[in-house]
Amino acid sequence: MRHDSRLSRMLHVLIHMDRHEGTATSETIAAMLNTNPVVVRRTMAGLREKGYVRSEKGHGGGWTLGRPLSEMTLLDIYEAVGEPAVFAVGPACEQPSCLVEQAVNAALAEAFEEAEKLLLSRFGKVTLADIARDFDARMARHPAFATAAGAGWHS
Amino acid sequence: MRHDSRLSRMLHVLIHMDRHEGTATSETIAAMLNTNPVVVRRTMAGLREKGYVRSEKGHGGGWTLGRPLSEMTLLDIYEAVGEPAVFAVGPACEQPSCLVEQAVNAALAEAFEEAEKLLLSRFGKVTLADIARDFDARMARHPAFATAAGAGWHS
DNA sequence: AAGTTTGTAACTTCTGTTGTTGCGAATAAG
DNA sequence: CTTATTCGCAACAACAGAAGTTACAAACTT
Repeated sequence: MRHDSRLSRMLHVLIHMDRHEGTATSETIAAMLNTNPVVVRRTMAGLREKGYVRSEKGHGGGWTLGRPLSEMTLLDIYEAVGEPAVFAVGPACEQPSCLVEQAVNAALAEAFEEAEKLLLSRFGKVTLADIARDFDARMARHPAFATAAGAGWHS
Repeated sequence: MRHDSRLSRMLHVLIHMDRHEGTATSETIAAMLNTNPVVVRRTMAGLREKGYVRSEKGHGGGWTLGRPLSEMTLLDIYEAVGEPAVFAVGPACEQPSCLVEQAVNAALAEAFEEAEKLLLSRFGKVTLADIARDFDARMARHPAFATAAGAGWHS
């Protein structure tokens, strides 16, 4: 099953925005993500509602960060993109009348809830600043990319 | 994103088969799952390869359990249906050249791997006999269903 | 030989993300 | 105030993967 890449994409964008001076247009961001400006606006609308980014229309407009990366966790962004379903596997029926199926669903639900709890709890502990620091470490190990990467927008 | 219900369905079928005397045809099973005999054969083919069920062609043929429920775990069945992707959320690109994206992917991968490890480890500890026991407990609490449920095939 | 049942390929349907087009609204520049 | 830029949003098309369907061959029972 093809997976949802919105969380991943938004993390990517936010860190770039932090390293980039001024505003970034949907077009610029779309080029970086290899996608379409409309998809960028659609996805970032959720982040704007929560105040993680701001948008300005017209000349010189575009997107800016609404708060520092140290004040955004993976969980925040996961929630801002609409809390998409975490699991690609699930029950055949939500409210089965069959008692066997009820027992199966209960066993699966228990396992999935535990895993989801762990995942989201971990998401809550990782800030975007942590990821940006890891990016810095990676750049230090790859000096060839340093100039281009440090300059701002790139894919 | 719509999820994969093969694991859930196979657990459902296997427990019914355990409580059912003799063989069950794909048609009977399909009726119970509200689906199609071909879908049943397709999905159960994986279980047959691992020996969890056997199939016989012709008159009086159909499906039978290949071993007791106490010797099948959720993990076994998960693997037998093809180890479908657990998560519906994931990276936009598997091998990104962008170092920011690499750092994002690494952070997400770490969290997802941990959650998947927990999930599968739990799957490995739950046998189908455990679920069947839970079914028995549910039936004891719902005496109205006891006759129909105990008789064998039902939805 | 006839009837039942699985095995499998090929195709369609369904659902949700992603991609695209088009146009309106807001803002800045000249 | 006119024009260029940029977001906002609705509507629709493309795509991917699971599920459903059709058709027919193969194997087995009686």
